[in-house]
Amino acid sequence: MGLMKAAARAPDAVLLPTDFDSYRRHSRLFKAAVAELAPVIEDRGIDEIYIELTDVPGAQDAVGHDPFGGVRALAQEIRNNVRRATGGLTCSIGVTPNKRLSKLASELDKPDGLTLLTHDDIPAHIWPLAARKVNGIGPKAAARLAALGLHTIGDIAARERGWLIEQFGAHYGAWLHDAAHGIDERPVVTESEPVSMSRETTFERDLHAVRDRAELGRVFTALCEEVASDLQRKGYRGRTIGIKLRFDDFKTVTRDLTLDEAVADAATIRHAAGLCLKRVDLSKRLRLLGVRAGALAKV
DNA sequence: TCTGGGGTCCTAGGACCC
DNA sequence: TCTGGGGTCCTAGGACCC
Repeated sequence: MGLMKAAARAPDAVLLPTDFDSYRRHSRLFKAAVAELAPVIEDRGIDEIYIELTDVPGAQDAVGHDPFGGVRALAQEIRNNVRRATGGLTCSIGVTPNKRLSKLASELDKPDGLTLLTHDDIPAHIWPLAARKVNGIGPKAAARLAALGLHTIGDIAARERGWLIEQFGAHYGAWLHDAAHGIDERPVVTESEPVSMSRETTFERDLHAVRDRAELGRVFTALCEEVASDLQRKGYRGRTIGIKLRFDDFKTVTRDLTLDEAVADAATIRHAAGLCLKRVDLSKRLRLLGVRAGALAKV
């Protein structure tokens, strides 16, 4: 249940503020604890990773009658290490032949679980799941699938590849087919270059471009400074500077501008972002303002 | 999920070039 | 000036993810 809905239903509940520094600190502890045992890790955000276990010593060993005893013990060890390093945080692990199946498997036994799946387990354990569970099938795709009578992953798997391509296009159709059959050749990617860096803020009350001009201007400049300092701290410059606005009706627009050369200083970013802002109709009140640097180049 | 912040990737049209 | 094919870049929006 979403927080706001919960708060509405439980008026006496105490809502604690978010503590993002603490989350980040625990995120680092969690990843470091995993890395001690299995160093090949793909970062998927603050609380999620893919781990390549193939070459970890012992992962391929059978234990007694259990052909997967070795990897099972290893996953258990990882969970123990995370709990110890983070002062008690649990985690769920899915051990499977690929990333998509692992993601699905990790959710089968949610808090504090361990699920092992082979390709042969797909019909019994994956196909009954709602299509929406697949990473890459969001609310829109799920609704389109449902309109075609496809509700579970198995429903998708039962359709022919060609039919899915007819309905969803060459790219997404083929992807749906592969995903439903547990086919996923993506490697675990341990390093990647950032594509963009951005800062955005939602106002406590919707602001008007004219009436709240001074406040908007201050926030706008501050966001540009934050983007600039993020770029500088991480050693990047951006050649495309953009803005994002969300109006009181939740309609969101973006504008961007590609410069002749990549930049990282707040004044230049502010100037480019200002030019972007001039291209937007500002008659509606604003609830969000963001600044973004893209087309990044390493300094 | 009535909605915070930070991302990635895809699509599509238009400009511009050969 | 028009026709035609093909490529890249820029811009805007949208879907999706944690």
